Amino acid sequence: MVLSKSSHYALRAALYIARHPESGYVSIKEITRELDLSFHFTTKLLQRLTQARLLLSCQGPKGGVRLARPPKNINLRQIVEAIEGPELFTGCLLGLNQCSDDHPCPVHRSWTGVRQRVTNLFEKTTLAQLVEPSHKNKLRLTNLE
Amino acid sequence: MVLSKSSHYALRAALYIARHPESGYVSIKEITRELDLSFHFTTKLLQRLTQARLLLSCQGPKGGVRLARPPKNINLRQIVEAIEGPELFTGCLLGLNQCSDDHPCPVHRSWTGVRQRVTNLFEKTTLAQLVEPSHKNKLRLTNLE
DNA sequence: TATATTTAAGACAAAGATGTCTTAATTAAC
DNA sequence: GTTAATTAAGACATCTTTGTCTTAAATATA
Ligand code: FES
Ligand code: FES
Repeated sequence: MVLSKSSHYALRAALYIARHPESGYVSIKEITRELDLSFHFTTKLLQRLTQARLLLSCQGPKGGVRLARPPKNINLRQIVEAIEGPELFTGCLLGLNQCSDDHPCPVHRSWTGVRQRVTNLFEKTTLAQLVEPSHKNKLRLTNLE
Repeated sequence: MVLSKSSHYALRAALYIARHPESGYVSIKEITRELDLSFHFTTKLLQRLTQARLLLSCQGPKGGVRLARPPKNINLRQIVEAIEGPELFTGCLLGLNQCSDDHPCPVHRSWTGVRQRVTNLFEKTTLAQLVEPSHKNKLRLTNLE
C-alpha cells in the first residue's frame, strides 16, 4: 500500500475542490456526496489540510472549504505529508528506524534512487496540472460501477 | 507507507536466511533473536513464504527454514506479494477500485510510469544481489542504537 | 521408543486505522 | 436577534494489523 486510505480520500477531495472556482467555498457535504466518502471522516481529514494551511475553511451557510492558494502552488507531497507524514519520502524500505548513507541497509542504494523519482512525482505534480482541461479525459475520481 | 510492517519483517528475515549456507536450515528462533523480531509473529510470516514456495521448512531439532531455491531466483516482489498481495504493483494511487488506461484517474499516467520503476526495482533485485560480498558495507538489518 | 526441539496453527489481546454519532462553535440570511 | 447551515471537536464503534500465548504436529537424537 503506497498511500493510506486517508491519503486517498484527501487527495480525491483536494482534486474535487481544485475543480471549483477559486473564489468560492465548497461544502464538505457536496464533496463527500459526489465522491462517495464518509462525511465525518473526510471532514477531519480536510481539517488537517486546513491546519496545514493548504485549505481555508468557513463555517455557516455558504461555508465550506477552498484552496488556500492557487492550485499551481499546491503539490501532492504537501497533501500526503499533511495526512500521513513524511515517511514515504524519507523512510527505509525495510522499515529500519533510520535511512542514511552512513548506515545503509542492503536495499538503500536502489531504493533511494527510486524513492527520489516517487518524491519528484509528488512534488512536481500540482493540483493545477491535474485539473487542467487537457486532462478532461482523466476526470475520474470515483470507483467504477 | 510503501510496505507494511509485515513486509519489512519478511524481507529482513529473508535476507538473514539468504546469508546462510544454502544447504542448512536456519531456526526462526535465531532469526528473530538476531533481528529483534517477535518470534510467533515472524513464524507466521515465514509460513506464508513457505506456502508461497519461497522457503522450505522442517520441524524438529536442526529444523528451521531455508530458501527453496538459489537466492538469485528469488526477488523482492515475490516476497512482498506473498505477504501483502499485488496492490503495490497494480493499484491506483488514489485508491480507486480499478487502475486501467481505459478509465484513468487524473494521476494515472504519471503514476504508472513511476510505479513501473518501483516494480522493476522489486523484480530485478534478488536476494543473491543483496547478500553478495560487494555489499558487505550494507549488512545492516536491524535498527540503530 | 522417549525426549527434546522445532515449526504449524489457532485463540486471543493490543494497537492503530477507519468510520459513525453527538454536541459545540461559527456565520450567513432573514 | 433568530434561525438554519456548516465546520470543529470529541466520544465511541468497528475493522485491520500487529503482537502474544497455548497447544498440536513433526522430527532428530539418544
Ligand atoms: S537504510 Fe534502508 S533504504 Fe535507506
Ligand atoms: S487509475 Fe489511478 S493510477 Fe491508474
